[in-house]
Amino acid sequence: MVQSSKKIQGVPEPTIRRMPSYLAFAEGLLRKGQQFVSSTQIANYMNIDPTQVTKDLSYTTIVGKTRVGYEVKALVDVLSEFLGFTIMDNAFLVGAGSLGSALLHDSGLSHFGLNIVAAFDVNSSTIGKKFNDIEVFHIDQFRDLSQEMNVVMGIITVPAENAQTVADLMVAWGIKAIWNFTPARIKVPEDIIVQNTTLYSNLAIIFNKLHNDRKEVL
Amino acid sequence: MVQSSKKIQGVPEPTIRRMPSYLAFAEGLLRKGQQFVSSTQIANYMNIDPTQVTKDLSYTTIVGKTRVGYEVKALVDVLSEFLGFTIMDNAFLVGAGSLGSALLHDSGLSHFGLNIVAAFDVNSSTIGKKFNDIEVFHIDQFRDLSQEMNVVMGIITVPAENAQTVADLMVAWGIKAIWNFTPARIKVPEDIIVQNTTLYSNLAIIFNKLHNDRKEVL
DNA sequence: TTCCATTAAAGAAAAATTTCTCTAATGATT
DNA sequence: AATCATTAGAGAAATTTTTCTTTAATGGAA
Repeated sequence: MVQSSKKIQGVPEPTIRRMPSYLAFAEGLLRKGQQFVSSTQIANYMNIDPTQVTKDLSYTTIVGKTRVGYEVKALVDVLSEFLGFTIMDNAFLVGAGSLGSALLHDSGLSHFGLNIVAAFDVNSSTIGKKFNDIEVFHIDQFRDLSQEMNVVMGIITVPAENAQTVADLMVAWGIKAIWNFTPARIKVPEDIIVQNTTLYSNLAIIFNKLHNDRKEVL
Repeated sequence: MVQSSKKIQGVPEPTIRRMPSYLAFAEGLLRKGQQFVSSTQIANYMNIDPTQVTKDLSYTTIVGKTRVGYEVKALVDVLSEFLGFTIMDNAFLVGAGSLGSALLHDSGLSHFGLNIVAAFDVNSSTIGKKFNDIEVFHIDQFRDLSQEMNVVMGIITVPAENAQTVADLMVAWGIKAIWNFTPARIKVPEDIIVQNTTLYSNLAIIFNKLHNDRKEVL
């Protein structure tokens, strides 16, 4: 079988997943005024192996000093830059329902390099409303607005059964990356980046552990 | 180094992550009236290897029929059950800010076995409000309400720097599992289940691919 | 009925990721 | 100044996860 999204020997995804936590930790230390942080200290905080930390950080440009560690300020800068949180990308969100409007409210996203410029829906009761200064338009206006604004990312927060339709629409109007919050798996051309984020998967993982513990206590 | 959360030879996490998508697919087929589905068909939908599907499903009780596949209805039932979506668990949410209130609005969660019974915050402007019929209390009332209600899960949606404080509080009042939406890593006793869900990690993965593509076009 | 194509399932092989081991460097202590 | 303890970093080993291979079963076509 042909692999659909071949990794071009990039940074391992688990590494990228850990980095925002390194960043959060470093930001905390910066606030506290700590100047240096060792890989051991970061590892303790993360509950992982110290060598994992140095390996992860070796993908960035930062270098640590023996017996001292990494400079906290530099770590914050390097990680923010590396994770793409310093570049602003414009995004459209489709599906201004419960989860969608939630994301619109989350001004945190704008601190991490994501600028949602408009939202779309088919539900007439939400169209015309504004969440956090982001207006909700009818999906039919998607085409016109795509051309006006420089939008690279599409966020899908519609019901799972409509995910593919929305994805097709996004691809048709030139979107480069899709952040899919539905459990549905969408089909798109090879060059489109897709990130599936299913909150319910995380829930399933918790339940699995929780309900297992109930059965076999050991 | 001692592994903090030793897996007791359970189901691989990547498997559990894929299952909600299998479920969504099966539910779609059920709506369309399809009776059987082959591992090949599921694999096509998921863009993964068919043997991955059979291996994943082998962790459940379902067995497929040669040359026919899995019964769709049974698949839906078995997966819902397996993922813990049929058992209702009560949860508290702490931090009714942008992301927190978003989750409160997401009635989807209740369809997946999670019942958020109350929310807490320190911000007086949100206290007393109701989102989706869930009331926001002052964090000081956490103790009293924990005892009244049978709450097994705590959801943390406060700013990263307050995550540990909230986690300590949850542990103190008998919560079994914590769903942590902050990039901060919290320290809890061994027997407490922690699931970290950092939206910004997913964002970082997209940016990584997106910005890399901009540089090295190949 | 007989054969064929398709399928689930089990086990082996490969790939990816994490952990372990070792080395060199250097700030702190004596 | 000399020694020691701690650290980053590189590479090897182990583990985990995915993919490949093989086998057995069986519904449908000839």
